[in-house]
Amino acid sequence: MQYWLFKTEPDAFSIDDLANIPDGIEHWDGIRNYQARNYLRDVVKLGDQVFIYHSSCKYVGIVGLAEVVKEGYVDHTQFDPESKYYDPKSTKDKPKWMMVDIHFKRKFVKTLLLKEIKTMPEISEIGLVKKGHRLTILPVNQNEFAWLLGKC
DNA sequence: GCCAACGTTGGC
DNA sequence: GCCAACGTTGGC
Repeated sequence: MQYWLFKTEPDAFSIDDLANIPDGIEHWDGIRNYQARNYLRDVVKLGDQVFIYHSSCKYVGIVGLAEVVKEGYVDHTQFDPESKYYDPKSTKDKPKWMMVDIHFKRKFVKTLLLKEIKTMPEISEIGLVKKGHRLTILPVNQNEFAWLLGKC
């Protein structure tokens, strides 16, 4: 079992959007970064727990919890010229980009703000607060996960 | 909107 | 393979 943090811009897709899907399952498409892709392809497994994180918004932080219900498979939006995630260099023989499906578990009563997370000495080494943490999919270790969940 | 910190691209 | 230019991310 592994733990992750998936970033999303709530203006585009928020925790509420995820919660409002009837079966609560959504494919996490549009990841166009090789390191994040490698995680999705090789490391993210069924049952892994995922913090949902809102970025580029008023209340930046962790907003809820989801679970991986389908492991890495081909992200179809890379072949769709109409999609903003279209990648003309990708072919169906050799798809470049992957995605996983996640299932909504719960939304936290209160957003665990980045500002607050930065003040927690217990998890000062978390990837999220390190310099240059631009990955949209970040691994979270078990201690960090348990600690943060305990704050929600 | 600004800007730091990356990641990607492409000419050589 | 190097590296400058460019594009993107994301907090503020």
